Amino acid sequence: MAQPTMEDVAAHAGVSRALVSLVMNDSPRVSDKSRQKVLASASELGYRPNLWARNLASGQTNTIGVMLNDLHNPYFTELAEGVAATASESGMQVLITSGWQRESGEVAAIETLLNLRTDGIVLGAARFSGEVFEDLAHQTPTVAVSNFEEPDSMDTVCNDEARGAELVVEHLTSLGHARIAHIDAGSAPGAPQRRRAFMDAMTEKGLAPISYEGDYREEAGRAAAEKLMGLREPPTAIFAANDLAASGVITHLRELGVDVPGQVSVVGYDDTVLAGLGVLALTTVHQPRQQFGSRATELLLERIAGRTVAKHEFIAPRLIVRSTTGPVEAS
Amino acid sequence: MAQPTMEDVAAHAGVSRALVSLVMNDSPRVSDKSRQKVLASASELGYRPNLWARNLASGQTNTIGVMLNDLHNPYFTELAEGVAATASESGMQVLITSGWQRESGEVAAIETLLNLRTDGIVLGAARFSGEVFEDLAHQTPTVAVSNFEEPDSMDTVCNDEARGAELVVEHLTSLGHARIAHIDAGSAPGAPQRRRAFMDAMTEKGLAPISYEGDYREEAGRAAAEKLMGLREPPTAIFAANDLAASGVITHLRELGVDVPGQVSVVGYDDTVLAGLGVLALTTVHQPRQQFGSRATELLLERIAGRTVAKHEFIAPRLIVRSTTGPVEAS
DNA sequence: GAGGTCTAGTAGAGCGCTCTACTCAGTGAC
DNA sequence: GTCACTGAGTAGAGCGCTCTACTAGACCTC
Repeated sequence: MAQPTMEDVAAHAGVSRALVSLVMNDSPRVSDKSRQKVLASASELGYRPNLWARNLASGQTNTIGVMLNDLHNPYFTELAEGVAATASESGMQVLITSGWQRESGEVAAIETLLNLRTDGIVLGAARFSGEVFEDLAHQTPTVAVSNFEEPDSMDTVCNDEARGAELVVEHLTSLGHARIAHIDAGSAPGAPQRRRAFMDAMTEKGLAPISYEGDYREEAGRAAAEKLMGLREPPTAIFAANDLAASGVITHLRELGVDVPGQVSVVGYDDTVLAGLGVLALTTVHQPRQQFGSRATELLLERIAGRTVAKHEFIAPRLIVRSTTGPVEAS
Repeated sequence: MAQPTMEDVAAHAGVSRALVSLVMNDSPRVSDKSRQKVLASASELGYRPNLWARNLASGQTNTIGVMLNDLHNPYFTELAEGVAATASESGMQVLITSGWQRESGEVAAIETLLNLRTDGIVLGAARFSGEVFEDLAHQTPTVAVSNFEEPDSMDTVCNDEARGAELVVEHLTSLGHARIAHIDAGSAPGAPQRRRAFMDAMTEKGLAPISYEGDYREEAGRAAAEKLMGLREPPTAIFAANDLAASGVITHLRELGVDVPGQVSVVGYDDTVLAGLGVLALTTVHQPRQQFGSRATELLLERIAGRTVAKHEFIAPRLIVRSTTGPVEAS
């Protein structure tokens, strides 16, 4: 089924191809009569503009590309939603590609976006090395949502990890907790910053921080809880690396018959769907993921408009108190 | 930064543009010497092919579009993963758009894909009416992953809802349960089929089915559990509309002090991340979502290759037994 | 009524590629 | 030596659009 072209529409309406183009682009230089005539012909023939031709001819795509590390992770998809919302306000299209958690996939996904000549790229926490990255940023306007160092060549938007950890420590100490343990996620994205902030916040309160290395998975929370509860003086509160790890902690505590939050308080991080679930009702740190996406897009639009100096922004998280934290046990 | 074109590469390598094109497309008609020379020039200039121009000229895009109703829902993203995997095996690109849960968004997303002239479209359970749909399918090869009726104009891949409900009933009756309640999701996608299959399976076993209308949210599970447990003869097993509703059921049962699975068994549907969580450990029906995506893509490739007769396939689900089901209480 | 301005529309080059049809050596058969 | 054939490369039209530069006529102005 050969699709009708602008030429066909023009012939059918008895006008020039250029006029059809003007109509399609909502130019004010067309009389109402011609406009109606052209639109009628277009819909009669079932014409739809060919974006490939349009973008080739105009040299601009009005499209921004989003590269997401992992589509499974709601973090990324909410981010994409923020991008889409802000982009569509400016009349931009959004095209999403994903690396499907493989580094080669990410590189391929980025290549595709570059070959498509999208006006700019939003990176959702990519995992490949800084070099590939820098290289990318020199080729097209780029904004990364992640906790990288702060490269000159691209903008970054990220969670204010320090503030998040502070909120947790403030909340727990105000409930009387002093022996607070943090399960960190080693060198995973965001984890080092979070640990450091936790350490600092604790020290500032005159408390001795307990830190235990884990990762972002449920199993890690379980294992850490086992270790921590085996200590001579087990913590009265556990601040997990993320919600998933927190759920592992809670599972283990329940198995041990330890009451949460009666005997031990637990805090997560991220505020994913899990946290809100009735069975968990987890106190956690909410990251405004959509806002990350929309702010990143605003920065990207600025870049596209010509800004060249890099900006690095932090967005403040919020503590969501649910039912896994409570006053320290009177004993 | 004006990007180099094929022309530039040709000039730099001292050959014709056509030869560069042949090299870029891995044609065997090029001598090794020329190939090396061209590739060297290309990488030196940082050349990258312009997809818009290429696709315009070649008249084919080697791209398949995926329209997902909702990027938040892991169901859809896993589906997309299946599509991506199968597509890349055939050297096809995948472009994802989403309707962000709004019908207008879906229409816009589909328009974009059509304007991009993707070779075909995979629909992830779109919500708009059959008409828009049929229309779409007449314009480009289309495969839908969902529980629609079975239109002539497009292929469909869907979960074998009947089999899923059967598996649940078999599992529960084999544990001795007879008073089994199903919380259905009204007229939501898949729900009517699931209810009917449940009814049939129960009747076939000579049991009286209990059905209660709810929806796919946690709150609905909670409310339904409250009602069901208030019956003169409460069920000994509850088959929820999905995992989320099942989690609501379990939350309420725990609040009531009802032991799961000691007193009441609970089964979910979907096998989302939730189900595998330690705090829930839900027995549920696994839908092979990735397989949906890859099978849909295979069908789409067949369509693109010229098949015109519609195919409608069902994919069998699997029961995953975890810790929320057990033998009926001896009483 | 000559000259200027505005409006509505057109002609046609060109965006960066692909692809068909062609050329031009070199090779081998007879 | 002629002819057919092959392998390597080129010329140039064309994909469906945009956009600049132009034109033709309507309308003013003095």
